[in-house]
Amino acid sequence: MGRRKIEMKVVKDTSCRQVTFSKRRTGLFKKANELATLCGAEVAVVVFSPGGKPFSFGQPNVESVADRFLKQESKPNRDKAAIAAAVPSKNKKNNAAAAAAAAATAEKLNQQLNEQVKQLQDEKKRGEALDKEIAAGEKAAPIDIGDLGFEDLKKLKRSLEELREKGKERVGEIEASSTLLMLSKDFRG
Amino acid sequence: MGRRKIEMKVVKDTSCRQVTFSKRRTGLFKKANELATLCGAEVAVVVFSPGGKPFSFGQPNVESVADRFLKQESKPNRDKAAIAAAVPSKNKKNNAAAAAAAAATAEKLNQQLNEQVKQLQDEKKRGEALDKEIAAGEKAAPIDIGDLGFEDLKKLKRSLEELREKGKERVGEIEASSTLLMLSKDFRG
DNA sequence: ATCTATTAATAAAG
DNA sequence: TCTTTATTAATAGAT
Repeated sequence: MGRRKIEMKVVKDTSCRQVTFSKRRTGLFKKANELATLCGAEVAVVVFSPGGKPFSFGQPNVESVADRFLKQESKPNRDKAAIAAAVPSKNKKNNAAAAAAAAATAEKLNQQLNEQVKQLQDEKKRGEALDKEIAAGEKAAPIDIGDLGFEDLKKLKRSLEELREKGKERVGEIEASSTLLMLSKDFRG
Repeated sequence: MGRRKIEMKVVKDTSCRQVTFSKRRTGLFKKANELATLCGAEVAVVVFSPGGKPFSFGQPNVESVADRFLKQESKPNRDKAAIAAAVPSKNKKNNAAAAAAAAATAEKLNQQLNEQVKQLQDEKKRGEALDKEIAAGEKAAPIDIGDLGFEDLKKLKRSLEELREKGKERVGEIEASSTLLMLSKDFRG
């Protein structure tokens, strides 16, 4: 959205890159503020410039939002354990109370399964995006260290780090799906 | 930037607000990604919807950026110091031993990089294979447990377990690639 | 830092 | 929720 369309890759010229960083950081924080204002959402944005200088925006503040997010990261395993404990095994004699609990759990499981299926349906798109990044990585990948610039290495490194994270998320989702399905099998089976 | 200019205050209508939240969250993450890509910046964005659901974007990932910010770390300086210590500087008088060691290390790194590049070139194919399996999983994925037969569940469970294993392998490879590239970055940087 | 030609985001509607 | 479209908003390049 300027005089020209620009390629989505690292801006080579240092001066231009700094100008772009400054403009876009401002724009990003403005967008974050608008999202928080219009929707009553909590938002935290942290940016480190290429030079390593920190910038942040937070509504109501970075720390509270970051803490809330970081804390709930360990929650999924707890959920899995809770579900495993709640679902009656085929080998147990179920009394009336257990049956009631099972019915309630089935409903929860169903809802969660629906969510998991949605996430799975997003996998293909995400996978395609991943492939594009991989293709980009291949293109940038040098065979000889001697031919490699520092920027090239940083770029490749960043794309691999991103791949790693995406891959982890992906495995996490698949594991969650498997777990839920195994549980549902126990419940019905 | 729509059919009308909107006031910058909380959108009253719940339905509209949710739509706005969804669109602008997407836009915010896109902007964050562009900033990271164009400028080589590290970026983390965390958003909690009005309903309390968490969404996040991170380059390279939310946790590292958040931790770095919360600790006010200065990673680049640390890296530079470590690199400066490890790599023979032009300004230093390099003795023969140091030069030989550097050459040997360069050769090892070069070999490793070559292997990693090969593996990367295999990623795309493997990704496509995974996507196909995921697509198959989507097709088989049930929405309502009540509508599912036991055989269907077993089948789905098997395909998900298979996916999980494949996914784990993939993450392992990606992690190995990242590690080696980080090493190569340190060596040259 | 300011300007403006263009592109990009998105509000409203379907 | 997805798509389309009219409009506003962001910004790339220039000054």
